[in-house]
Amino acid sequence: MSKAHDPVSSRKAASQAAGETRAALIQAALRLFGQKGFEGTSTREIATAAGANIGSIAYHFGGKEGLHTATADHIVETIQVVAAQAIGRANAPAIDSTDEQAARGQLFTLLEHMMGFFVVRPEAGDIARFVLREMSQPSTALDRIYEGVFEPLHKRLCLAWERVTGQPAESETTKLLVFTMIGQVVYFSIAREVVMQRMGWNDMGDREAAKVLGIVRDNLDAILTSRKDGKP
Amino acid sequence: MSKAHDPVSSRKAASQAAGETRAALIQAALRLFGQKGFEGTSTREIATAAGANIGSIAYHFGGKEGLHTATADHIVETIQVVAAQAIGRANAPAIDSTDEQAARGQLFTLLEHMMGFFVVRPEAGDIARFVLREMSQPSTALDRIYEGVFEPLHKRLCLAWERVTGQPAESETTKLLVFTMIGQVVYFSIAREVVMQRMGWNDMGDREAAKVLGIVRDNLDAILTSRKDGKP
DNA sequence: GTCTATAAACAGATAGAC
DNA sequence: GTCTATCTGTTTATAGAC
Repeated sequence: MSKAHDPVSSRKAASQAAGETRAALIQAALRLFGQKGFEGTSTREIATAAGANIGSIAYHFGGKEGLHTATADHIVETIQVVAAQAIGRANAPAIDSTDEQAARGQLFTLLEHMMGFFVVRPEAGDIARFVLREMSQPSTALDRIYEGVFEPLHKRLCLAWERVTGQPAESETTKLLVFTMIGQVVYFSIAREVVMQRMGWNDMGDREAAKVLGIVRDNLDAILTSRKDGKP
Repeated sequence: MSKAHDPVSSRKAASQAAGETRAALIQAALRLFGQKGFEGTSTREIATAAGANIGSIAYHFGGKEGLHTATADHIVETIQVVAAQAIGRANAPAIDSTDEQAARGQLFTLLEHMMGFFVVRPEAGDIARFVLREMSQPSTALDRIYEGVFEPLHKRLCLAWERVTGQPAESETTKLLVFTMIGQVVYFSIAREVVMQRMGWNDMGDREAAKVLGIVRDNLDAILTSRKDGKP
């Protein structure tokens, strides 16, 4: 048995399938880079956490830096998939009701999905921490995430905002308002531990997330209403 | 006077005054820890940036970890001074007008000072980045900052909130609402680079800060109004 | 593809001269 | 108080066995 040069059939039972080690390394890197930072994490640590060896990082990514950018690309892909679903659902009811009412529902749905993503998905916390660290120290990894995730998502939200308030999507005011909405949501992801301590919460599960979402949703409603009536 | 063991009078001209090296080290550590993280920064780097040598870190702080906690303490002291001034000014007009109107002005003033601190003070960006990094990786440094700055400031804001809306300061809703206000402000400090890129700004000076403050202030106004009238 | 051994660079801590 | 030299451990990267 066992052709020596067939990588799949000749693999011994203990070996992982093609790409599995690669994926495990990215997963471990995402978590550790997020928790301890790029320089704060050693390749040995990542390899151990991924159940692989140190050499595999050089083999799959060329080195530590290659693993870093590969992790950034993985984040972009992950969020693009989630965002596409969220936008798809947010757009769904827009076919029936055409105007401001539907657009407001769209904003609420997008907000809800953002909030849900940061709480429910186990990867989300790691992603938020990773991106956050990149922000303090501009890198090529951040550029990829900005172009792949940040800018398109922000533009999408600005567009929905325009449909509610009538204010042009690319106006300074609209762009800043959308940032304040994003800021509210991501803050609970960033300052998770501090918030939990102050609130007396033991963890941040569905119940807590729902409570936060309710508050942010009410805020959005109040801001939209004031922008609609007070300053058309 | 002038005993050989008087550390002040016997100091030669080229030497720095007492505590000057110490202060320079803390200042450099604050910036570098914020930018590159604790593990990402070497003691040699800090010493060079401070115009000192590596040995001085061991002498003044016992080691790298000692410098870390000393930096956290410096942050607590800095913010406590600034916060005391801000609260002092916010309280000033409260003597004349007794009720909700004055309390609302107090909240606005506190918000304005927070925003101003994050933009005007050169240290503020470094402080925000430092604290942010600590948040992702709970440490004793974060505990000091939480107890010395975070909790007292949050409680103070909740109290002001109660005076405007009537909702109890320590209720779940009030505490979360205050977090959403803080989140809006700090987000512009955290995501500074990303915001500037999206806004097409070259830097974040007084003009830009005023624009952001105006938006956040309007948001606060809209939220307070909705909480006052809609849900008493 | 996976894993080990090793090399070259760099980390923080320390002892002691000045 | 300041600065240099040095010790010890750890880092990433690499070459090569399997």
